[in-house]
Amino acid sequence: MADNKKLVSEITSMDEDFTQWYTDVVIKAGLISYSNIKGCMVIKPAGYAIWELIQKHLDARFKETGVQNAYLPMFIPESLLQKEKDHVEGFAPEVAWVTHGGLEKLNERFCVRPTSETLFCDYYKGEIHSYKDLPQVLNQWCSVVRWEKETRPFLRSREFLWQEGHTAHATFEEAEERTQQMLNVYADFLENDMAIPVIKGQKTEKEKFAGAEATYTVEALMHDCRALQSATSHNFGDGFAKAFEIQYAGKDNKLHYVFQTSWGLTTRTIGAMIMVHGDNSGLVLPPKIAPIQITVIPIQQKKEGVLDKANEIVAALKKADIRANIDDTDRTPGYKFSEQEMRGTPIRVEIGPKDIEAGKCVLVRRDTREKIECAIDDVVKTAAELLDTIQKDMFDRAKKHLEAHTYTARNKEEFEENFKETKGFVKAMWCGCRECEDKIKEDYSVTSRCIPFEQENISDTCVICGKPAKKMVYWGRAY
RNA sequence: CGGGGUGUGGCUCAGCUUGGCUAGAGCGCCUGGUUUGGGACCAGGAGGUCGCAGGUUCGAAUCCUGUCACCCCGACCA
Repeated sequence: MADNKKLVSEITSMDEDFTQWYTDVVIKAGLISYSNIKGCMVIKPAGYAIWELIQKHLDARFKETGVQNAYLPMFIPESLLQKEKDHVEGFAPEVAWVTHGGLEKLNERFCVRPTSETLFCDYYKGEIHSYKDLPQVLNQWCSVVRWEKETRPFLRSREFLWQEGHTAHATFEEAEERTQQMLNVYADFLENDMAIPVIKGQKTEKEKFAGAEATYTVEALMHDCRALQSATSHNFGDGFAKAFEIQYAGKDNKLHYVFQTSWGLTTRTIGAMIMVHGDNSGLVLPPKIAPIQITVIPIQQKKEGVLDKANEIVAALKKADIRANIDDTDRTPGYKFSEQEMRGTPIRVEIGPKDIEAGKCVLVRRDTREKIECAIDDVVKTAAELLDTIQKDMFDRAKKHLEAHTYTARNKEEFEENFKETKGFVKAMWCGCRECEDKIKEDYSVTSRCIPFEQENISDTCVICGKPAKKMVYWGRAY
């Protein structure tokens, strides 16, 4: 951050209290409002517009890989949830139950979906009969409910928005391919659109999804050096198919179980974006995800011609498919600057009588606060290029931060030292046993984030027990 | 679910210890005017059954009992 000076007193400095900073930004940027139900928030227009752009970009990528959207019910009968043992054990403690319909008590209670594996399984069971019915590649955009005890806007709410993809395939290999394919879609989206660099890898047995055979994840590092799981993709093997009896007749005229996957990304990503890019003046939005990319702020707007010129610039920007608006409210310019910065709008254009006389205007980058003078005639071209530059610079800065806070531990001493002295990801060798993983959590309150696909051989032995190492693991403190 | 804390105009809070006149402040909001290149200023105005329910008392925002909600720190989670 070129200039981390705090310009707005209503936002707590992130160095002082990162948690409070986050809450202040979420509120002051107008993304949400608290509701009367703990853990359920009103996503305001500024916040929802971000989600709509996330949906737009992600959905386009999904469709390119053959995904179709569908919608399944929000209620799951208890008997259906019970069918897969690991799955129900994983989710039962945090589901909300519907026990009454109107004044009548229901014979069987329904839970509000915490995730829809069971519903998709039930649907696929009726839909899949032959190898010709495969693969099934569906996705739904919806909200789910998990009755969390401790809640925070976007990061952990009781109801949250997400997409959940659910697929069924003829072979394990095909399912595995889809699982990895979707993980790559997420990584591509997060890095190129959200400007959030991620580590791709596999979850350990301890951390994997309830009912999954393998869970893949993309892990990001926040500004306060805590990790955030940003999307996951699961390969279920034929476990769910066996529990739900989803079988098809193959070309060999025999019955086979299907192989399934699921994959999801939630509104939590908005929280990640805030904590990766934000600064002490508020939100900093990557241009591709910014609902408003440019705000034009007229100076001395009551002077003849100022508003006209400002509106002309907005119209020209819009014509070039740039999401632009004007702030012609009756506020002082200083107020508008702060407002635009809190909301994270990537560029603002300042235009006043002096500029108009000289045929110029001033472009100010949100991410660096750099001011660029520009001829009014060139504003569209300059702004369009600048948006690309900002998008790229934001990713590069986040990447540098990730690299600067990724450490290597060759033995127990270095591992301890890293979690005492520094914060971030620590790469270390692991024997693969649950005991060492549990001990690390107990002693250092960090968890395994993932077993990265890009393995390195740091040493030959596990940093905890000293036995031969199987894998290199990223460790960190997670949200 | 364990530990700590808070409920008073839209927001942040003061008042409560030691009960007493008409419950205050700052910000925000509305009106009018002057302003406008980093959160402007002046004048006027609206807005509160003090979380809820009981109790004590001549009298309760204040004391007592109960209850609900929210926040923070842990354990759990996208």
